[in-house]
Amino acid sequence: MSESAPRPTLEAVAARAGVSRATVSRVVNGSDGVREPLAERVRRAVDELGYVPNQAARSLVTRRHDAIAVIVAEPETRVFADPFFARQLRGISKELTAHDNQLVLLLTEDRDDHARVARYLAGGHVDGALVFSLHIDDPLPGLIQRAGLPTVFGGRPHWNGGEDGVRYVDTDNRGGARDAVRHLLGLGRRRIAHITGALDQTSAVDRLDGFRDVMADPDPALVEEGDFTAAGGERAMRALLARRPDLDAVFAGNDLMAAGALRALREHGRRVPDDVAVVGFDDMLPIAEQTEPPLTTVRQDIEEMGRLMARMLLRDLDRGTAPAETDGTGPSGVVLPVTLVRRDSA
Amino acid sequence: MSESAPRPTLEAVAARAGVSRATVSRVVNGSDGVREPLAERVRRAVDELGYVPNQAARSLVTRRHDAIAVIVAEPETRVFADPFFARQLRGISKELTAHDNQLVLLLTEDRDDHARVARYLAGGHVDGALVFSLHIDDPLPGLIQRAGLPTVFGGRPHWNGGEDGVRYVDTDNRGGARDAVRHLLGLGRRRIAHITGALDQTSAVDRLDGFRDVMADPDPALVEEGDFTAAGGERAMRALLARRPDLDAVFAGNDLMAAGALRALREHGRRVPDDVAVVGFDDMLPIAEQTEPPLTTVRQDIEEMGRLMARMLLRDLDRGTAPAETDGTGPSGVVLPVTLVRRDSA
DNA sequence: CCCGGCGGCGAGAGCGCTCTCGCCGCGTGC
DNA sequence: GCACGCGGCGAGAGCGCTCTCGCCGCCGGG
Repeated sequence: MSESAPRPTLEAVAARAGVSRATVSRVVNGSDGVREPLAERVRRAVDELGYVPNQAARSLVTRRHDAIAVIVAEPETRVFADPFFARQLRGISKELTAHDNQLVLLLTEDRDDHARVARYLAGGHVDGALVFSLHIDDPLPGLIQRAGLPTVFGGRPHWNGGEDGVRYVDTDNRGGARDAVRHLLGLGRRRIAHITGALDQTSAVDRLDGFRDVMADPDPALVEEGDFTAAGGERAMRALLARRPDLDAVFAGNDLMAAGALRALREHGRRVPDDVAVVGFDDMLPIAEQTEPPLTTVRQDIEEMGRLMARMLLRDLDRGTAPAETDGTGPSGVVLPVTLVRRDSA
Repeated sequence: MSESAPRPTLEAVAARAGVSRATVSRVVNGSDGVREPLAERVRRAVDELGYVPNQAARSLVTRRHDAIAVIVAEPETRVFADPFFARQLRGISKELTAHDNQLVLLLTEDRDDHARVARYLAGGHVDGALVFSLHIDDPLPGLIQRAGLPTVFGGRPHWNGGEDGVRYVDTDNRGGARDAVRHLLGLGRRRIAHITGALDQTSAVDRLDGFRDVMADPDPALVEEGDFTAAGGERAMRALLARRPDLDAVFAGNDLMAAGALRALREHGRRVPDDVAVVGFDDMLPIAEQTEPPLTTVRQDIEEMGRLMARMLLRDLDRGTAPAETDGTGPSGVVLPVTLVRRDSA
């Protein structure tokens, strides 16, 4: 049992079908130029023997692996605290398997891992990379760029301005923030506060920018930096209430912080949404539905984001041309739309 | 740039160091039998050229891939609704990278995917598999067994009784349930209800068994089947309240259902923990901390579970012997301990 | 009827590595 | 001092595949 029969080779199939290896190869790889009766004989031999091509041998000559790396830089545990990651992976996985590509997952935690990842990528095991790098000081993007691998980023990378043609897929963080704040204005709120995410991440910065777009010249006392965690949101909310007890709405940079803010508000006897309206961001389930009251928030389609990243990368690979250049056929970055989901908190 | 220099081969390193390919191979693979001055010369040549072995060529002859597949069967979206999956992956990833193995992720959703997975595994791209299969009717375990690949399951598989030597890592669901119920008894509660998980999953069955262990002969009216979701927990709680308005405690099969139960209890004006004490299972963060009140629950070390699965598989691979047999060096299955985390709900 | 062209197929080289085998040079024992 | 043994290293085969090249047979045109 453990000593299973040796896997059949191309040679074996060729022998059984009475043809040459080359012909079997042609049939297996679906190239034309094999006449029907012969092709059929080969196909029969293939299933009779249960032949499956040896990918290692194939890669050795084609220099393709039909595998892409998904690299998740995770200096903090944030990524794992929420289900984002899983959803994105799911989207990526769907798209990759639809194109017969494998997904090699690389999770990095500290600087040591970076070297390992760089080595792996340089080792030419994969045809491309999908990278989630959150923080501004992350050396990973640079390392990957140097490895010369076609790459698509999840979320707009920080140094986007510097290099051109960096491929990425992002959420419309700024537009979503504008929607959220406009919604609050529409409810008649005027003293609207904002709890930002960790400002070393572009998503947090973009959401803050969106807030500012609508609020024009917001009172600085109405902006407090959080860190994307519930505890951080709670702390920020308390600080805001201390400074501006008369605030009547708050736009939190994500749902986790909104949940924290909700607790602080409850603690201070503020009713939501009557006294203070709250809007979150992400529509992170089940959190957003489980808060008291359920959260009005900005929904992003995480799975679609993953799918799009994969699609973008595969297209670059197919084109086989300089991936680091925009060639007019597609934008360097794609920004996905968001939608406001109204629940009870605002 | 896109046309990067061709990667140096063993041959090139050998030429530069003035030795044969075989010698370079020996040095690179750390086998002894190369004297120091020579070995040093080879090492220098390796870094000067930036040589990285071609894994495809190596696999072709060694028949090892130093890669294992992680297969997540996910007929429903449950796995993605909670952060379990990510944590397990993290544990697996850590252990694998520590042993220079790659992680190939296969997400399956429907039956079509099964064929694809089976084909992939049969294709001999990986040395082993780690499988998360939740449901009782899942054909995946059978397919994998047939592929003859060394495999370790996450969670006790259903047909464990049938086949012997199936390797798995599980949480002490039954013991944890006992701890939870005993805790409630210790608080003086007597009319303790249980909301089960989906009973086609061993974890749900085991937790129910633990509940029964302690409650001896529980009133059937105090047991209601849920489905591991918050909505299901809410529904189940309502049913329980309708049947037994006098219940004074509830042990929910997981934290999500506990959160749902909390809502139903609030809706019915029951105070927690004063009127009804609630205990969950999993210690799923941030949910368990964010409920009102924060949840007393049974914590399992998810990351450790992943790590252990990987370790078990790698050991089986190293031994290189019949993976499907217990050989006395280790148990076929390992069950991880749990701990009760006291918060405010009980 | 003959020749050129073209399409279908086979032969063979070679991808980059590992590993066996055998050679050579040194040290040791008698 | 000579034979023998052993350890260090090189030569070469071969893993399973792809792909180029050239051969051969068939068809059409002159």
